[in-house]
Amino acid sequence: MPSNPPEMAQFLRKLEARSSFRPDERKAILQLPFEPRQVQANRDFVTRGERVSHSCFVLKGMAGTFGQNREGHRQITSVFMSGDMIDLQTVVLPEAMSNLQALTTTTILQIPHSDLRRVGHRFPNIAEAFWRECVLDAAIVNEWVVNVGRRDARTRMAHLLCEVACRSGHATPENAFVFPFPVTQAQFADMLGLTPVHVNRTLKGLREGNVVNVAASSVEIVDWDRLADIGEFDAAYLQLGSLRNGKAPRAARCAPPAVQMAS
Amino acid sequence: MPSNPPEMAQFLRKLEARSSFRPDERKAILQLPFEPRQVQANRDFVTRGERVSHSCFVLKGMAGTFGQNREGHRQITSVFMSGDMIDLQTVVLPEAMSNLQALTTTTILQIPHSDLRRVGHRFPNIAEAFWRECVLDAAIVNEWVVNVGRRDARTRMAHLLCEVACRSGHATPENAFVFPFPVTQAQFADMLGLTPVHVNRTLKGLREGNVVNVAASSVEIVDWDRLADIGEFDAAYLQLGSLRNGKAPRAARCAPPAVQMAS
DNA sequence: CGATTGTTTGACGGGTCTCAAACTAAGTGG
DNA sequence: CCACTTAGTTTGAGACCCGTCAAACAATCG
Repeated sequence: MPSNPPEMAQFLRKLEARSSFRPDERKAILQLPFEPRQVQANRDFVTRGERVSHSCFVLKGMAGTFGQNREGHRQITSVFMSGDMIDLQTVVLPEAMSNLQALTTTTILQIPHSDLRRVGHRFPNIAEAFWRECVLDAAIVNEWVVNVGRRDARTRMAHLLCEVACRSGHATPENAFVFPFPVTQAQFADMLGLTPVHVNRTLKGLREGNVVNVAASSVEIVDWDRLADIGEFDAAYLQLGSLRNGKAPRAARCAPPAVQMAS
Repeated sequence: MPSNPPEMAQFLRKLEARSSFRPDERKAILQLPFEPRQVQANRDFVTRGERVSHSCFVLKGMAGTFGQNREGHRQITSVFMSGDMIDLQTVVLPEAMSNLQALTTTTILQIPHSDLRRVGHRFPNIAEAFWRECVLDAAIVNEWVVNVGRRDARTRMAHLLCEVACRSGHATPENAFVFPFPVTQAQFADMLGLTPVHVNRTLKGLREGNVVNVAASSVEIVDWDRLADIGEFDAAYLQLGSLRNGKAPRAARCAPPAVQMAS
């Protein structure tokens, strides 16, 4: 089991967006061991009910959790992209509560629960950061319930695109930008609780309105302000760095938070 | 701030359904201070974005979190009943991520974050139990996404009724039973992402099928097996031990759907 | 007993699904 | 380099589930 810093640095950076650590805590995180693993697109790598002994960090690619109804129709309940920890919650609840699937060819790093527990016990502040990370993921799922429950297809789609743009860290103050989003329309439909056919039509509508261009593997935002307006998007629930500490503006005109990926 | 054991015993019992404690840990939980508070039906008692300094435990009644779209249509994203801790997550993320509302007249106990943190730091095992509780709540929200995203009104409603029956601890091995569910059809609609009118019609369908009778303040399950079948309900995600009220919740009637890979 | 809130029912319209087929892009083997 | 295959996208026509609007009915309460 190789223990190379550079990969865990990405994990640390993610955590530090919402938590702060002392030097020794940082070091402990950077020294976490991991096992890289490649998963092909559309392949499940964790099954519901399975007992897992490690958590998965997305190094590259995209993955998601999903449930399905009796007819086998899927509903993706959360997506994770490069830099996200997928199932930190299995540290305290090792039974997987839903299936995990790679949406595209994905490289994940498996970090043993035993090691996560160890640093958590040694540094309560780190355990708290882990807990916080789970809470933040839950906030996103909460928003998804509102999205599929109370917004029509167009609004719903715009909202999700805004979320992904912000989370991927590619949203910029400029009005137009491009970011990778390598999912098929069928997968997109499963995130939105729609059929692929209707996703296609709705995408067409947004494209013809010169709002956004969703291609096979990337999204071109043509008019961010309109997209955020259509999607009724308020990034507060993402708790991204820039608007932390109090005064989250209520009707925050959905400006994309300038996420500074110190790269 | 009174510090009387009997109320916290309910909290402890809830935690012990999924975590186990040493005697001194139990004692620390039982001695948590709290401030009782009564909230009228349909009253918000926490607003999104607000910074809170305590977590809310439901002693009696029913409460929920909700979001809303631009037109003001609500989507309830989770419900909490007697014995549930509503927002334990604010311990690590004090900014409320969604509004909290009492669905009926509700008595809550406010437990200061400072005290929750204190016992969490002193007993890492308790902190872990808190974390686990948040994870379990998140699992329920996950299931709600599937529910509103991929199930039709009838199925969706049956599923939610099953969930509430199990969580409230009133589900029994018998086929028929009654449990309190004091919500209006409009509130029920907001949980399901439907309109009140359609909720009414769907309830009628279930009633005429001799499956379940939903009255103003309670639900009479006529045929649990059919209800669970209609709702495609599998209680696994609730992670209820067999410890709840001394009675095992009804075993899942539907086998988890077969997972099929995209072929 | 009137006022208010919640439930029930009907008629109608629309957003989304289903089914089906054509089209495009990408990969595979000859 | 070309048939062939396969996965994904696009478009159309029709059906249906659910939403909207409206009004009557029932229950609760001061």
